[in-house]
Amino acid sequence: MRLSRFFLPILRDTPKDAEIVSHRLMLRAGMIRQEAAGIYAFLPLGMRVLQKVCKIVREEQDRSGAVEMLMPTIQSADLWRESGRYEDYGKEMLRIQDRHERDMLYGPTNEEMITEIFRASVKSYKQLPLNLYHIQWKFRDEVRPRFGVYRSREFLMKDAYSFDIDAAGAKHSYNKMFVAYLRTFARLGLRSIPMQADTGPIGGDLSHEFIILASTGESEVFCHKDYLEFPVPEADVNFDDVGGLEKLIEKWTSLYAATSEKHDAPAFDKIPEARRLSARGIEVGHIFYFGTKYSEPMKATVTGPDGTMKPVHMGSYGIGPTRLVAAIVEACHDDNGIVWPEAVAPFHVGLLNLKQGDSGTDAACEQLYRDFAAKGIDVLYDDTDDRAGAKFATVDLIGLPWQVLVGPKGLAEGKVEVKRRSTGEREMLTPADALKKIAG
RNA sequence: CGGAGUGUAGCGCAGCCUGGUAGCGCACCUGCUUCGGGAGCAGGGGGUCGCAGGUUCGAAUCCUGCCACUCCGACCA
Repeated sequence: MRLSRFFLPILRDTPKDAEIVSHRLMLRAGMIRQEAAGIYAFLPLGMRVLQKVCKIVREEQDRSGAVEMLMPTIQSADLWRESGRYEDYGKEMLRIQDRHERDMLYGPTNEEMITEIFRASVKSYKQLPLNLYHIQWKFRDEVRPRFGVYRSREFLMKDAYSFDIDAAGAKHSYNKMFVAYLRTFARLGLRSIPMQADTGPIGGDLSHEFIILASTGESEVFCHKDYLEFPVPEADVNFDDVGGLEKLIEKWTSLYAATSEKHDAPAFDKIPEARRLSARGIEVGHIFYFGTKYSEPMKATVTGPDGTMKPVHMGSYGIGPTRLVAAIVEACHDDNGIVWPEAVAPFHVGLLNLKQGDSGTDAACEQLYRDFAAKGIDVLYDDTDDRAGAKFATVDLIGLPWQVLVGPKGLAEGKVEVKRRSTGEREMLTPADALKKIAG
């Protein structure tokens, strides 16, 4: 992509409403624009990151055996009257009426709808287990949206819903998602730590929040340092191995880990002091087993092996991709801007023509641009008339993992400069070597 | 929903108290000079001053109402 033909509205000044670093940087980098309180447009740079996040989320959901679908944003109020939540949900639910004055709502979540879809078609235990997921926009009319897309009213959400014949099956479904989440966040370049979470009125201990560590995170977290070194399950993990998965989850839940709300100071103090980690974190995922809370009132039953009808055991599993983009920025930035993990970077490399209009640099850039494209590398080619300094500042701000700086100075010796955004490391290489280093 | 604020050019702000031709910096356009870490000079474009009433010869400025947005708290992926 040539920057001259892209849409990258960089802001030099920080908008005053942006309080936290991810909000500031996302606005400055031209990733998002606020359209109303808690409602944001994703501009091209932001959309690229969002799509990469979704792609990884999707791949790991698929790997675990979940099946993608898409439910609508607008739902009928009748569905929510069945579960009793239409009255309970409160003002966070955006209620609307269509032209026939039928009560509708913009979905804040989808348990009711997925249960309706399930019960319409699934009648036998033989069709279980089943895990259906979708990635869709949701709306929760928060009293006070803030922090940009980190806590917005409209947000993208991956929701998976599992269906099993009994609690034991549901536990295995839960474990699958647990592993999928560990892998998802690791692939996004983040270290996530599963922490015991509140299960609300349902009770039980089957709920975990996945927290990533970031110095600017909003909640205080306490855990055993060993979590930072636990190996993340490999891509070839066998999701059908019930016992194997159970052991994995046991290990990942064996040590102390809690957010401040659930913090148990005496338990934390039992950890050897050198292994205690007290830090700040951001919640990026939440998994939950809720049994028959919806299947009973909504009559989502299947026939079991013994011929009797049983309500299915369900769980739901959320990841907020839009929040995740902000969380990644919180975790990955420095004074000059964003430092994208390679897996989600909007472009892999920024190619800077330091003297646009100079025949030598123009030709070298055009050649490199073609060479990167031929290797399938996403490159943003800054072919604008801006001065070198402005280009440096911009490419640092938008955080592309690699920078290739092409100027007359280097070219005089047949070299271009390759800079790694994350470390600041630079080296002078021939264009061919630069290509090899970055594209492999 | 309680408390506190702010609305003036794309962004950041001054002007308002004490009414009198709407300003500054950045960004944008033109030209010249520059050109490896957000250039300099000169010229230029862009505003129903959040909206609606009211007071006044005259309102960005004073009064009333409304709307939007932000911050603190409670709530939350």
